[in-house]
Amino acid sequence: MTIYDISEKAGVSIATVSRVLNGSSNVSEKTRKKVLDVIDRYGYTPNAFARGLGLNTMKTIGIMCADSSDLFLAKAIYYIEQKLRANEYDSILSCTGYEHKNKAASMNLLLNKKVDAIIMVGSNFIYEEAERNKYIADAAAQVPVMLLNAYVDIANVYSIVSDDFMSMYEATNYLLSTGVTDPIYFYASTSYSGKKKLSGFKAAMELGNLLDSPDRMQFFSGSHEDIPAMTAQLCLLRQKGLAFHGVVAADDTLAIAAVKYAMEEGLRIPEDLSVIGYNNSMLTQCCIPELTSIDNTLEILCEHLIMTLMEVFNGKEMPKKAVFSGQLIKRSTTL
Amino acid sequence: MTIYDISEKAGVSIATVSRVLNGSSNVSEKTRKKVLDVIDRYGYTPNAFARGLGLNTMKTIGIMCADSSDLFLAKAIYYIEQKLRANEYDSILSCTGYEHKNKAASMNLLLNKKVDAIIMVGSNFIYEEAERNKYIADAAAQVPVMLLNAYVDIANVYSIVSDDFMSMYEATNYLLSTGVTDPIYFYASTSYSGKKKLSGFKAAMELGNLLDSPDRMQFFSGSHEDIPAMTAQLCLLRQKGLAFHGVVAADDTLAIAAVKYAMEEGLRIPEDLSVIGYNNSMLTQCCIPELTSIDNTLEILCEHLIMTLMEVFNGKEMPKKAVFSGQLIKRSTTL
DNA sequence: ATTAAAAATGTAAGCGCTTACATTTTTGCG
DNA sequence: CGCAAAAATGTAAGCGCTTACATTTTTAAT
Repeated sequence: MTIYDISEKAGVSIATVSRVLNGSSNVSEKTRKKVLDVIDRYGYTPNAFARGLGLNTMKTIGIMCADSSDLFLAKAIYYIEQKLRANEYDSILSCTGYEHKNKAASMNLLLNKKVDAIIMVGSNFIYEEAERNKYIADAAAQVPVMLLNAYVDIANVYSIVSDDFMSMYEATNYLLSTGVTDPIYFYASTSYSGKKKLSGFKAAMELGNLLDSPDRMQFFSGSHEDIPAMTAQLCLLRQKGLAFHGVVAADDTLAIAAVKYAMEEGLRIPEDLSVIGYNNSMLTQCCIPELTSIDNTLEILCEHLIMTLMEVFNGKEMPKKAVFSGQLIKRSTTL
Repeated sequence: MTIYDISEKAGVSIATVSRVLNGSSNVSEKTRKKVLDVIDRYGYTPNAFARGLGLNTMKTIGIMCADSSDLFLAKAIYYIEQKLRANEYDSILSCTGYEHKNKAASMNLLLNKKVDAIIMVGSNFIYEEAERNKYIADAAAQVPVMLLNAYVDIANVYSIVSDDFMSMYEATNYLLSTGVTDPIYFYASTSYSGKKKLSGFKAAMELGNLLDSPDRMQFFSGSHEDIPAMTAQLCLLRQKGLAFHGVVAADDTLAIAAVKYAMEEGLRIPEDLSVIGYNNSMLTQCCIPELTSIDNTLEILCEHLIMTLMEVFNGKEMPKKAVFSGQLIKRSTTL
């Protein structure tokens, strides 16, 4: 059933059918109804390819992320998909993995599908060395590129970020204010937002002259889901003689590992060990006591991201970067 | 840069260009190279819409799921996306939510985008009443429909399921074999696989004549992530006087709630309370002791699903239903 | 009633590709 | 070398839609 069939049955031209399909105002009420009736009776749906070919868009957005099953990224994707759909856009998903190799290739696949924009979820798409970010610039030359929780200064790329530096700074300060003087920072990512968080921690510690040992910044290099290994690393740290009564974690998963560490070592939380997580995920509810964490208002970020994108589509000039502050959710792993 | 530009610069016809692009064998090595060189130099990528219009496919699969941020569904989507990409297909994601309303509409949106198949992830797309599943039959009339962890007998729909009945039956039997005689079953979904699991539990209990009270089947009706509410429900159950020394949970999240319940009530695990979860997610690592759970070999299911789909595309006759058995992963919440 | 402007409708030319079919070139064998 | 078959290449007709432009119809002011 094509537009020709409909036009014939309705006794009008294909242009007229196309017009009622696209809600053009230049159609008399009478013919509009006539066409709609025919469509109704015979059940026509436009051919998306032909339409795409004519309009040069299929209202589809490419979403890139490292791992769609990561707790945080999955939530982000969920929100983004919702908001896109509300704006009548579909989303093509592409998971690139954490390895730094096939990002450009992934992006090209999306671009070849003629997506109208690309949304990069998470901060591990940005390289230190500017020239390696060329693939982003190349994409941005074709369609708007949106970054969630990452920033890079390239034309036609827009960033929506949470203020990770400030969040971590405040979280650390809060921990210090409860009397902890020797916390460690536990992190697993050195991406854009990873760096911001780390700086936040450092800034707070340096303020109090508390940063005595580089060991206080504990980097975990294992799998993002390997909680036992994370716990083991903390146990080892203690065995090596580093004393700490607080853990500031860059992710709730790492924080849960800290809670387990405490349980294994027989430490009371928060009396003997305070723990602060990040992302305020469901993991905060998984332990006793429940986890203090930082909520980065992800849904708001996503909402703003999509809103910005729609405005860009409308040709409106939009800020290249929007920063949203997070919120410390105090629960029971801190005093 | 279109195929015309390339053909002109290479001094051949557009048909020839198209042929080298599609790897047709009817091209001499010399001209193939010539065309490839030009493409290389000028950087041409085919227009996906025009291609789609000609071939009537864009190698895109629609994925439907209730909530892409659910731990289990997110993993499934991740695997599916991976395997699809390995087969040079892209995936369009559509999250429908758990409400039973706009599934058909969602499906039509995907169909209108001319996806080559639809994959429904999770079992809450199947209705009891056969006539409500008409929207699936309608879709299946157009493209193959794949169901992950659900089954319905409709032409052109293929099911890949884990043997939830047997898994739960064995899990329950195992629990009983450790000496627990009064477990409760804790569940939150009455979908296809939800029912299977419940039957598995019941079967094992009835075998031992242990199913004394309907209260032993505890349905949780709150949000899928509201662990505190789950915990509260168990506490309440105990206050109401129902004794239980084991919890068989239909999902790791519910199992975590049971672990928290034990901690709050001061019960030792597994001595005073045994807990078995389901899905073997990362949550099993989040508590101490670590959670005994059922692994439903999700990656294998997904692999098989995509394999089946590809065979269907190739016109091969495939079984309408493939069942994979799960595996009880014994950890420390059971004796 | 006349007529210019506005509204509705129709015509046809793309959009960039694939592919059946036609034509030309190459191959290999008598 | 001649010729038929095979291989390579070209021509052109779609695929189903949008839309600029042309044409017809309606509206409304004189």
